[in-house]
Amino acid sequence: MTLHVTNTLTGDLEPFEPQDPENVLLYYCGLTVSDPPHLGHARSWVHVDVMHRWLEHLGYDVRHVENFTDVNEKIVARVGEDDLGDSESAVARTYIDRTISDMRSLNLLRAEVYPRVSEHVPEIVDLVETLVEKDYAYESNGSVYFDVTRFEDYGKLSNQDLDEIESQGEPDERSEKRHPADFALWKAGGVDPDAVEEHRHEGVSGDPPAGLTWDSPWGEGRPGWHIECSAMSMTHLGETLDIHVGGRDLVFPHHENEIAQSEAATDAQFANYWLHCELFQMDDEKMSSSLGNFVTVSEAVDAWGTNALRTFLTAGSYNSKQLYSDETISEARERWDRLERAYDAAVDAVDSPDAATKVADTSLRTAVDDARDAFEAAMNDDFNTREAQSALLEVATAINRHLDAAAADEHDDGYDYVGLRRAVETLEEYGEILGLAFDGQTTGSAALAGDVVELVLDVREQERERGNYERADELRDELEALGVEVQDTDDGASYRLETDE
RNA sequence: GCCAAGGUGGCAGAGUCCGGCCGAACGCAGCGGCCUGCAGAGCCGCCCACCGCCGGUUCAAAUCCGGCCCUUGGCUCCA
Repeated sequence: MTLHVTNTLTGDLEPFEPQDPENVLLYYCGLTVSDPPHLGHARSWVHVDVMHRWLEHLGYDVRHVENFTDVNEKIVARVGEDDLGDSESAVARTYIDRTISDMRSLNLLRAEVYPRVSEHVPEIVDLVETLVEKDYAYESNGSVYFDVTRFEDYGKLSNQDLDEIESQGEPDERSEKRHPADFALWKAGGVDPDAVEEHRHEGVSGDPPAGLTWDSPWGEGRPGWHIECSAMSMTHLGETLDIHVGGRDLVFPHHENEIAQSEAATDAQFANYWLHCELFQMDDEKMSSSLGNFVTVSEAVDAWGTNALRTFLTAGSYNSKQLYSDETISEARERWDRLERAYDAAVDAVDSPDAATKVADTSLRTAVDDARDAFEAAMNDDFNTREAQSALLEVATAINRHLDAAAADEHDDGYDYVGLRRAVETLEEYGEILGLAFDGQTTGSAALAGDVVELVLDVREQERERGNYERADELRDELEALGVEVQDTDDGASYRLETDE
């Protein structure tokens, strides 16, 4: 059973074979740091993170590069706003810091490098020069454009026909271009003040700042939008990537242009596998920075906790659209809660004196083995995280069943130590692939503030013994209000803290 | 207009590449039962889908082919 992935370039599900059988070169088209990251970004990050984890699980060394676009008129448009910073690079810096801290809160594996455009201008200039030398690009009024008609395969990713493509870029560029579809590799001068003005938020006054510029063989200017990814990925990962991941909304023109400029420059395939993350759907429109209908990552983490949020973000395949709504997110939380409760119960049972190595529950053990197989198969099938989740939930069901049967005292020989251990390990091991952490302090006895809760539960237990249920229920409600979920069982009350993290 | 993806139960969402095991997974919601002082959690059982529409291929189609309708994304910044 080998990993298969859907390649946008071919439209097919293909067996995954990296160039080097031991290494995977993974590039993720990162974000433009002009707004706080939102859940849509988080969805892509988490899916890329799961890919990264799964590839490592399969034994590959993953060289994962993820860029920050820190040169952009939208960033310039934020200068002076609130306390974001007083220059393009300061604003970018603020948002990069914020982004990295959001990434941490989502339990993402670190990429090997997070390159920035501003630090790769020499590489960009080199690349543009190469394209000019090879006659794939031409200079016009100090700007340089890529000549799409020179690149035979133009449109191969997005299936575009040159004649159908409308003009790209800002209006004033258009007269400088030979073909409407030609795109800027290098833009003369500073940021276009109109473009900056267009992106400024209401209430921000003053003259638009200048933004950064760099020297080049064509004079002072700024890099075009698409060239950065080519330059950065080639700098850090070489001419041919194994996997290039990005949002579906970037297929055209961004990724198409990346292919054109990269392959024209190197005569080598730019990326062997193009994977595209689908977008969030909210009430008939996508979630995006430009539409302003987004939930920021930090709000979401605060509201739902990392585990529930990751359960939500992996509740669909990376390449299918996902509905964002209060219902869908709380359903995900239910799933996570179910997993966690089963995990906690299994851990408690394994640690209890009633667990015995001589007890063997075959149905528990086969259910766990089946779930393991199902998880592996799901992940190998184009990173099908939803199926993977359901495999984990099958483990939860198997645990609960076994616990129930054992408690039913029909055969009072106790818990299947080996089977439960296996179940616990499975949840930990595969949960980790999805970035779900069961090691929280939410379990019974040893929990944070646990002693106090235990004390209250002791008091409550005494009230119950006296038949004073009203008071007992009050205590339970009060604990509930504090985020402590109480569960009465045959062995006394247990609890879990509802706040994740 | 052009390109791309998709339309599966009350919701959500797998399955469609390799047709039969799919009268359709997992979860949520709903119903009944067990357990419980009650509640929650859990367990057992059940209800709800002829898989957008029409036609075709086949012994057999949610899965293949053709047409149509609709939705979403892209063609302007965007994960």
